[in-house]
Amino acid sequence: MSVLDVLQERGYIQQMTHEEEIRELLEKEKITFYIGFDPTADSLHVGHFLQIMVMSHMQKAGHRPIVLIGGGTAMVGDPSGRTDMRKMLTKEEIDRNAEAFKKQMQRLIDFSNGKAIMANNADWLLNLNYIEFLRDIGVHFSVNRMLTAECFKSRLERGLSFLEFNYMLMQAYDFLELNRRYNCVMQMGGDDQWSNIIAGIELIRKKEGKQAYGMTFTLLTTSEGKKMGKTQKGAVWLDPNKTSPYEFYQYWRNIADADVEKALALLTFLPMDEVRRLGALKDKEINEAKKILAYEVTKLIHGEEEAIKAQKAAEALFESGGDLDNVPSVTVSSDVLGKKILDVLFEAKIIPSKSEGRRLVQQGGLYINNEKVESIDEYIKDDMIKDNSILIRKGKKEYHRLVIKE
RNA sequence: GGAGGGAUACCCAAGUGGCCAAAGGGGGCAGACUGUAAAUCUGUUGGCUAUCGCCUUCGAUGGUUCGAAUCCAUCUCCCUCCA
Repeated sequence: MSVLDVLQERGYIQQMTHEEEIRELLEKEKITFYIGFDPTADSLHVGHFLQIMVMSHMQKAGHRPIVLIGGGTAMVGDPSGRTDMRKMLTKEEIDRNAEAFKKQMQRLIDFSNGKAIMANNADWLLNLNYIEFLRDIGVHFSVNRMLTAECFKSRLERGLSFLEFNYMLMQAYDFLELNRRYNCVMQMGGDDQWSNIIAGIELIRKKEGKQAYGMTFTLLTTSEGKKMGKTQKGAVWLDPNKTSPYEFYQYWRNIADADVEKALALLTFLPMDEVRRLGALKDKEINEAKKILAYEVTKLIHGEEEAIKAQKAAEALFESGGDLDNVPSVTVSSDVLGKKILDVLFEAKIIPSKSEGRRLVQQGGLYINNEKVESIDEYIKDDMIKDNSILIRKGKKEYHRLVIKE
């Protein structure tokens, strides 16, 4: 079974430029391909995870991934946001973010001995000469054609700055540059990148007279059409300091029934037979599939040890077995005894304000050691402390363990 | 450069001198139901105190007024049309 079959079967692929040629190419040769990443945050999130999985599948089949960091493009900034202009990043920030990306990717991508390459388009974009660029690259682009591209159509109604319009040229140029430097012949990306990918392929054909290929992935969306990996609190991050392994595990544990199979196929390496079996489980049974999903995905991102911890914590809290040691905890000072519960929770940042805490209690949503807190005036009492800690439950499934400092 | 329109809470959006901490919807949170799911229903949704109440918030600054999201002036940003 070729990589392409694997990618297709698991549902990664949205569209390809030349299906038959790509199939042949991937089977006969070891190619170099690239995926671009914007270094605008200091961590990757679940949306990127899908792309990393694809790179991993490809690398396992012997192909060479290039992770292209958009350091040059990020330095231009992107004013497309309505209110807040995306802030322009300094070189130091970009480098730091790129380094963080690499660290997170290393669990799934092997960068040793040139098996994968990390490149930064700042290396060639920043020193471009405007006139030369217009003459060398600009001539090959027809504005008429660009305007018919799907990605610009909607923007024509909402407004499109010249700067944004140029992203297509820059991205096409990236592909050309990577083709020249590393013989990179394929670009992959989210489906929103389709037009830009095509532009790069055309540019390579015109400049180098060579054929290049493109492939886009399905957007990682839920059955409700929302982006998977987005919560009300923001993105689900791969960085354990931004989204703890426990929270990460819980995100997948709580996924909608309809999304289980898709997530298993795209975000784990479980064999497809197993994926289909798990996805077909009904009613309560599907919880088993969710546990496996949560465990597997957490393992891929945070390692086996963290995945086991997260799972144990979940069991302790929701299935009343095992110990509570692995439940995420907050350390509080030893003088909490006799203080108002709400004050303590506020200081521990478990509730954002005391008004919200009062509301929570009044609505019957706050529990200490699984006993409902009845009054907003309750104090921390001796018998609430067990094993030097207090178990707080906020709502149905948000748990915190207050560990008292010795 | 000229003409016009706009900026309201997490988002959309009403409000055009006191009854406005600000309608409605979405989202969020909590409760019921459940399977740590979905759907549904109910409550809630600036902060501080919880008892009356107090404080901060309607792009920014200043002004008019007993009283301003609402009126006036200046400024900033966004959009549309014309050049």
